[in-house]
Amino acid sequence: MSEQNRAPSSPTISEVADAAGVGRATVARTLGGYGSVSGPTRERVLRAAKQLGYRPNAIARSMTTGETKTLGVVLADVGNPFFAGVLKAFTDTVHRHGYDVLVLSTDENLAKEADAVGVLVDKQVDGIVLASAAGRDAPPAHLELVQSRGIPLVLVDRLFDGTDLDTVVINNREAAFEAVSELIGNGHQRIGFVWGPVTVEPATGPRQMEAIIARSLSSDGERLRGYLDALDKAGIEFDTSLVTHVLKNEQQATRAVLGMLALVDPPTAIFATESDALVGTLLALRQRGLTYPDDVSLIGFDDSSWATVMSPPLSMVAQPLEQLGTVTAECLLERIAADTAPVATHVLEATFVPRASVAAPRR
Amino acid sequence: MSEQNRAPSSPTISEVADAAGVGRATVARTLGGYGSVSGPTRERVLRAAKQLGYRPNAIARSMTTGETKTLGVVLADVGNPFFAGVLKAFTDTVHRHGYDVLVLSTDENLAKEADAVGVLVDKQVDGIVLASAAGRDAPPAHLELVQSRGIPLVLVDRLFDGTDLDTVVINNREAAFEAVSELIGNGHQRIGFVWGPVTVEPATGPRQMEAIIARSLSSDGERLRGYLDALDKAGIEFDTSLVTHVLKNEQQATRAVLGMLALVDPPTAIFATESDALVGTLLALRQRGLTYPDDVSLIGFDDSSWATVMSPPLSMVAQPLEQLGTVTAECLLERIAADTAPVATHVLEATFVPRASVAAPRR
DNA sequence: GTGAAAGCGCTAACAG
DNA sequence: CTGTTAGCGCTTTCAC
Repeated sequence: MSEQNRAPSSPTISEVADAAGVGRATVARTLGGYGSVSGPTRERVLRAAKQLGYRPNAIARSMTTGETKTLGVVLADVGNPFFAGVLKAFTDTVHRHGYDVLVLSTDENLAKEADAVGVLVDKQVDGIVLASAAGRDAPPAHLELVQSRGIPLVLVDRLFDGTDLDTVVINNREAAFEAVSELIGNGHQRIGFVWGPVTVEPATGPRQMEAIIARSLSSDGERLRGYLDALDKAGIEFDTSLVTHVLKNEQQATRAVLGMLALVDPPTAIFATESDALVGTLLALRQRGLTYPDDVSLIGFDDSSWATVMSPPLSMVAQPLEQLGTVTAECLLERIAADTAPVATHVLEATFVPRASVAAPRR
Repeated sequence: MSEQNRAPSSPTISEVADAAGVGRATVARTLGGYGSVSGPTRERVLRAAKQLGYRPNAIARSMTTGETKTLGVVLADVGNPFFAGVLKAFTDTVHRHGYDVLVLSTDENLAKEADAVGVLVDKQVDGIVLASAAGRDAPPAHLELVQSRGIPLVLVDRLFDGTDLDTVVINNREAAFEAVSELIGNGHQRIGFVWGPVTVEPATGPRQMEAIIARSLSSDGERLRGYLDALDKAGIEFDTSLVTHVLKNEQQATRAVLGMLALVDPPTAIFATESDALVGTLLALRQRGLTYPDDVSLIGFDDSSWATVMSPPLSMVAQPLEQLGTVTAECLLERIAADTAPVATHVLEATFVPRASVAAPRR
């Protein structure tokens, strides 16, 4: 009541020192819990600090220590369940080690990504996690900025060819292979692949496909490779018209699938490599009055609880979101603690979750 | 090649000044784009800066300016699609104004929330957004910490009674009223409410219910009020056994719904107030071999694309996630720019999306 | 065991 | 128009 118009600024270490009748250094020692301070002095300092509601200014501390206890995460979109899930596990893990995280979204835009990395460098973060929007054969220039500043960096979800960076990914190729093989094992020969790497000039054969893959996100490319592997192993001929290369949103997926379904020899099964692709595919089926698995068998990527309540439940490839987050965190923390470990690529395992969206083709 | 062992440290403003043969201040002026600098000098500074790859140290800048250009967001769980969606819109908006965001999760734990807020205060963020885990009648102590430091604060999704804080919420009560009325309008009298406020002693009547609501999250309480309103308006008697008060996860929702379904007079319709509650409900129906809307009508909360591809598609209450994020951002930015606007509570509108999960009750 | 003092990199006020 | 100077709040030698 008598404190009206209290200055909205925090007490500094000097004020605490004055209040306790000691020097700044003594306060720092007491509160920092290092060096040695006599019992009574200690008491007085503690009391004065509590009294004033003292809280150390982390910015000032960073200024002298050179560490911010802040990590940066750069990803496509926090709103995407995949990234949101990875981020959750990541933040939880690093938080236990005293770090907080600055999250920046790029919307898969390389310029925004460069900006984001720049901001993190400027803000002196102690480490950076990046899910880059750049093609696997084109590690972007901002990586060098980070390295030249000696900031620990871990790549997640998407790797680069020919660079020497800590990376955490999943076995996309094998996972896709398994899923598509499941379809083939059920007798399917015409299998649609929804969401290959985005490109304006679709390949006419597996050979050109490799060129496209080299330029694309590693996650996209690897899933496509797995698809190609499975086809190849079964001796099924590759057909470009069964692979979409459109912009990644539901509407585009729906359009693309509608296109496939209109082919003279339409797919009897579809492998959707991401959540939105799957939704777009389901929408296309509905639009055509088709059901799964009767008319078309379905396997999706990125399992989530709704796949479970669909009727019939959807067979899915499940990515270990939580593990991706924790392994990335551990990898980065280790690199921060001691830059000694050899650079490594951690490949986590996706798991195929069979449910009821796959059956033998109609005819 | 000759740069092996390059020092992993950033050039400072002094180094640029030396390289350009001018004083530090001139460099600051040139790069900061304030004050005035002569053409040629400007040139030299710019060249030197680019040459050395100079980047201003944001920590040092914050030290003198007192602003960090960083905002803090404290919410239950980044992995939750609701919060992830709000966060995305929020970060996008503030980013356009030069701010980055530190994201902390509380898992609905008040102690973690206090920690999180403390960290943000210590890190000198320029503003804070909080979706508090505290009951609406019990604004937590850390709010005062924030205010005593003069840090702009905006509450989101959950409000407090009797405090004077900027707040952004949706019209939960009206939205729930509308949804439940829809059910009643279709002839339902026994309507289950999945996920009321968590409590160990369920109310035996509407009166005690009010006491429970006063202690709970405002979002939970308001939705329950809307349900009660609708029942009341239709003259339907309240039945405690149709309202769950369990921990918020799928399994608990399933168990609770299974319990309701086993009543002598089971519900013919269910209103699920959150995404996981809905999934849990669907799982319970399946377990009992029941279908919707034939056996039980369904309305969920938090619309998302999968509700669209369910068969039949689910009727849902859609929250304006994006708007929640942007309005929260604008509100906070305004408060930061000028602390003049009167404190306000922004109530955004949820919209009922009718699809095909509601029908008349069986008998 | 304790205080004084230097310095982190930057901005801003003040001379020149 | 430009250089010098004084801090921001903290940690960290270094004497006492």
